[in-house]
Amino acid sequence: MNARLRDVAEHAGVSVRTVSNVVNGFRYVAPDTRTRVQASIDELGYRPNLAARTLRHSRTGLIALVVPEIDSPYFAELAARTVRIAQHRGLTVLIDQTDGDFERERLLLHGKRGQLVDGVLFSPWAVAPADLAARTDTVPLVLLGEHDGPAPVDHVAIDNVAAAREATRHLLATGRRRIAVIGVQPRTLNASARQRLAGYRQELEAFGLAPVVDRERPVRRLHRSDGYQAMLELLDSETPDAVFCFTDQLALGAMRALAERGLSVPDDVAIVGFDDIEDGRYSVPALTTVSPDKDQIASLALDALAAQGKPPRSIIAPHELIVRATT
Amino acid sequence: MNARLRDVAEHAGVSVRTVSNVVNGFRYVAPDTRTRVQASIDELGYRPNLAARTLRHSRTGLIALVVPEIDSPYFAELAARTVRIAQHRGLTVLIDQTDGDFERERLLLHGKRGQLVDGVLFSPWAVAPADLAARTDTVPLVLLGEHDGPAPVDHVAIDNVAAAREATRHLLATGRRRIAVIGVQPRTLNASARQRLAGYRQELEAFGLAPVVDRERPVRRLHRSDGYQAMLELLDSETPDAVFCFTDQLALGAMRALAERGLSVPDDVAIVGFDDIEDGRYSVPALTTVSPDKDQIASLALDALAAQGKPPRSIIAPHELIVRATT
DNA sequence: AACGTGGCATGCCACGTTGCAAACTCGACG
DNA sequence: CGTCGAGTTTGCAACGTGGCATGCCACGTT
Repeated sequence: MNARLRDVAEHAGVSVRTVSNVVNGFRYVAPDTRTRVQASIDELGYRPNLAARTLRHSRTGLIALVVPEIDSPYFAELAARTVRIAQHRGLTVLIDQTDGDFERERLLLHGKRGQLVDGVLFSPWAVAPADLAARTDTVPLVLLGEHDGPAPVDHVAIDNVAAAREATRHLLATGRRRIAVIGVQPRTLNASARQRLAGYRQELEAFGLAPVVDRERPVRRLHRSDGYQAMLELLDSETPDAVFCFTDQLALGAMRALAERGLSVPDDVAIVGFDDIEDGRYSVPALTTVSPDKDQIASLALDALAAQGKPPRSIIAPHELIVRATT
Repeated sequence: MNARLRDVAEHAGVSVRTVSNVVNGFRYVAPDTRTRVQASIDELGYRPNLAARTLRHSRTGLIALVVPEIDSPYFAELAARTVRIAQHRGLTVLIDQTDGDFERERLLLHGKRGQLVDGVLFSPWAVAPADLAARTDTVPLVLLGEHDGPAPVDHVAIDNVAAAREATRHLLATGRRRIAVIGVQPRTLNASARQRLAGYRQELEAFGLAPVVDRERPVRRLHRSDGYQAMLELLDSETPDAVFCFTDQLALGAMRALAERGLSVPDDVAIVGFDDIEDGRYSVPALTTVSPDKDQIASLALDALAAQGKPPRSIIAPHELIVRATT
């Protein structure tokens, strides 16, 4: 067992309270008392017991980051930034991975984490606004990423419709006309995908083009393999001259399919991705993509957690289209 | 404030202890008492206070995973597996990110986490065995990855020397003779890099080739940009016919440099990486690599944490060479 | 009628910490 | 010389939980 305040107190010949005062830097402690107590602390290797502190303060300094999969590059990069910024603010991040499983998401929403965390940053995959509204847990919650419908919680996201329009506009501006998309979600649940699709359609229509159903390819998940598969299917019907992929991972998978079929990017087919993950910067050719400001997202989300109690807000983080070599 | 055992007790008209018995599934609780208490629990939305439980049991169910950067794909994939396996075992993982900073690593080793975690999985970058030996903290610790010198802690790693020899042997077997490496660490600290270099040299010598100093390229970190840079430098002196990169990220950076210089992989230059990250499976061409069994690493490390108290062991996880299209 | 037994419920306490308020010391001031 | 107050130290209680031991009751046995 580790040394407790009491052990230190006995060792230094003072009261428990005085040791506590030293540990917490209380002002009115005589210099030599402080020195003596500190010596005992060092000698006994005393470390404050965080459980006891937490019990006293009902505050843990922990926040949970809930994501479908931490090894998906977008979430990994977001997690890295969240952890870093949280560290600066004296918070520690605990990772919960749902694998996109509805039941696991629901459990976490409804307080599986108990009093363990001071707040939850939640990147939903399967749960719907209705599930959020039914929440009884009182731990502050901030949603990461798009969601629609009126959910009574803060959420931080970029403007997906605008971003998708910019991506599509860029493809149109470079002369492409047969523009496909990869990343439509079969279930209507994923709001980000829906908004990106909406933006794409809006921009096509604004340009005077009618959407072609066959060019809007669904995927099950957002992995490279899904993009690869969808691209192959797309090529089987008609070869588009551009593909707007709803994530960079899908785009990288699609590019591999194109390479295997001997098609050149961007000469035969232009590609735009979404997320600006590190891999896209080093792919050959380098990927044009919509870049959400991940530092801002993490930072704004932590702000929102800290500011809870106020009426829920929708917070828009900045994004930008980064043109590289695939368009 | 959330409901406490006492609130539930009052609401149900029983003692606090009885509620506790219900919550913990104690045998001797009358069925209708149990029902009544459960109803009160549901109505009040009672959740056990983990801090209090922890204080009582001196066990948190948390373990820390300490890595240089969580968004480096290898660590992201390792973290994903660790989190998943830990969940199965009733543990929650908390991520600490050191950015490879010596001071941050030292702090974590010496108990910054206090009594918050039941164990630490530590993937060191900057700290040396001596720092480990000087550790006073009593929280169980398991090192992930190579380290040499006698450190009095468990560690889990693959056989880096053997793996590097296999990679080199494979390149030799495909007829390559001017084999360079990228990933040597300028400081002698990183043991993995040192062992991979040793394996490479051993295999060359066993084949009757003398190592060429100029072909052993150092890097500062293990990012794509480092591999890119190192490859460019390598091309400025002499074009090797193969490069063994100490991580897949370095390899992907190197491949980008080769593409820019108009060199073909694998025709002009063969590439072998190390880590088997997802990106390498979808790069064009797909990357030949040494694949450490990450599930085994995570699983063995958690076993080792659970089994602490016994004399420290070196645990070897399996690996295999996966031949794809870059060789 | 006394006794034993098994089922069930409860009170007390400790886990390690800190807030609160009181108590004590000592020099300065009227 | 008494009083005041700043500086310093302390004891007590409480945060929410669960281990322990004990108490109580109904029922069956001797």
